[in-house]
Amino acid sequence: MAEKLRAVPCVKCPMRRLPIFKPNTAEEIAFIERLRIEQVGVPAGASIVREGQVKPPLYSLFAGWAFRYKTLTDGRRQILNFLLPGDLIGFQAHMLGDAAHGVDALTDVVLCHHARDKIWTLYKNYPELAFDVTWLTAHEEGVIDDALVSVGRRSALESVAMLLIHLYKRAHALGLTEGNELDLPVSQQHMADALGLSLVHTNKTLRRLQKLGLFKLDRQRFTLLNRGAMERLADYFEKPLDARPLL
Amino acid sequence: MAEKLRAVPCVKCPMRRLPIFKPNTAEEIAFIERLRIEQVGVPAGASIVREGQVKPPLYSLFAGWAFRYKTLTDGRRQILNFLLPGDLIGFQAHMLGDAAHGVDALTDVVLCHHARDKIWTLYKNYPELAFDVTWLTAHEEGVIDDALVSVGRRSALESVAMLLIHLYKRAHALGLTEGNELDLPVSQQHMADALGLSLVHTNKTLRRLQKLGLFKLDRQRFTLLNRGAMERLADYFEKPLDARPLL
DNA sequence: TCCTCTATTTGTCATTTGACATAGCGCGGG
DNA sequence: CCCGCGCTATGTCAAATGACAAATAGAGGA
Repeated sequence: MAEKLRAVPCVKCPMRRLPIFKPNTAEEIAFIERLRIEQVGVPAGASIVREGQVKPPLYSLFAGWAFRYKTLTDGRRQILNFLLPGDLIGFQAHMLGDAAHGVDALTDVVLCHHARDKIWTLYKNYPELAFDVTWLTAHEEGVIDDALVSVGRRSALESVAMLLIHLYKRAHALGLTEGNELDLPVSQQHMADALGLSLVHTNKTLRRLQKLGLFKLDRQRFTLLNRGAMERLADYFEKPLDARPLL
Repeated sequence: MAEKLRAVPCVKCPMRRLPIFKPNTAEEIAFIERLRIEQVGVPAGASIVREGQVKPPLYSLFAGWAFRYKTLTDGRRQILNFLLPGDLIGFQAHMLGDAAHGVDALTDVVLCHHARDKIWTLYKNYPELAFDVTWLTAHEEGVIDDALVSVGRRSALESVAMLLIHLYKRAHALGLTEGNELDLPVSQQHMADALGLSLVHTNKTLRRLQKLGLFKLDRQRFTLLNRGAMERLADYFEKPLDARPLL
């Protein structure tokens, strides 16, 4: 299910050119290059890390979309968050032992597979990078905090608006938008599972928002029509994202 | 609102004797001692960190209970999680700039106030401790993941069971239980805000669970009566907690 | 092209949860 | 000792959301 690829050298990593990512020194980049074992491709829909997998590999997402989730034994699924290029996969599990959550690919995906046993070297010899790892972990926690507020305290209408504006902003920072449009590889079932709603109610809520003229969503093509109204409805006003580290 | 205290030396920290905490070398403990500026007391109900506070102080919780929360502009509040002794406060904010969430004391609380500007020294000279900070951040993220599953996909009955068994286990690991009893300084309003439920519905759900004989809760005194049933209802079976780092 | 499969859409009805009103209870202050 | 206040408890009704059923619409394969 996973396919080895010819890897792009880290120095030439196109993501590093995006202003959203913090620059690294040449030496740091050289270390990151050594940290990486290989690049692998995973097709849309496939599993990247399974729930409960022991000592899962360490990845960072190079291209494509994925999501983290947990399921209850009777099958109910909660999507914890969506992963976009630059996000780490499996670090939480690396720290704690095994994977408390699963990760699936939403689109075809390219991963940088990192050497678990070099992480300790990273902490010992590259404190700046160690700091970056903590930063990313803390940042991820902040994203989930927001998700928890949505699921717990926002109405369905507000949650859906929140999710869409949030994904739009993240994708925009990565240069994945064209004008106010975006390819959103997220089905209504995924949105429902991320928001703790039923599929049907999610659908009806999406239609209601579109009837209000806030956005258009047709065959995974998302067009943001009234950003201000979206932000007000979601009660979500974020300062422009800070530059974030990239491993 | 915050009162300076005569500090307990870290080497004599009573928490370090608990098996739940990972031992540290003498040198590490000495550094942690230097990291700490002072111990401060905060009374029950007071604010420890305000939402949006810029560069909030760095604390670890030495004694008492607290909680993290976010509010929407119209006042709806979501409690993100509860904090018990050994938990860090304000690290996420330290990494990201300012506090995305507030922290309030549930009981009278004692905090170790750490020097923000020595964190970098920690990363540079004590990679093991840096690793520990990341571990704690990742662990916290895992706790919130679980909360998100509750709020999103569990029924009110299941969520309440989950919250109570979860707090019971954490308190137990810290030696805060007596037999199967525990002082639970959490009002029904707090539970409601943690679970995304209304106060009234939380109350009714609590009564229902008690009628089922799962536990007793009277004036903040919680007695666990049927642990197996609680775990099954909550669909929550956790391996005994791993030893965790202590700063 | 037709067929099949999956995702989306819509309607109807059931259930869960929330809102409001009100009462009881226990604790601390005068 | 009484009073006031915050937390808990309970009943009734309303609103939000879920469950089920069924139709439609695209997407990809034979």
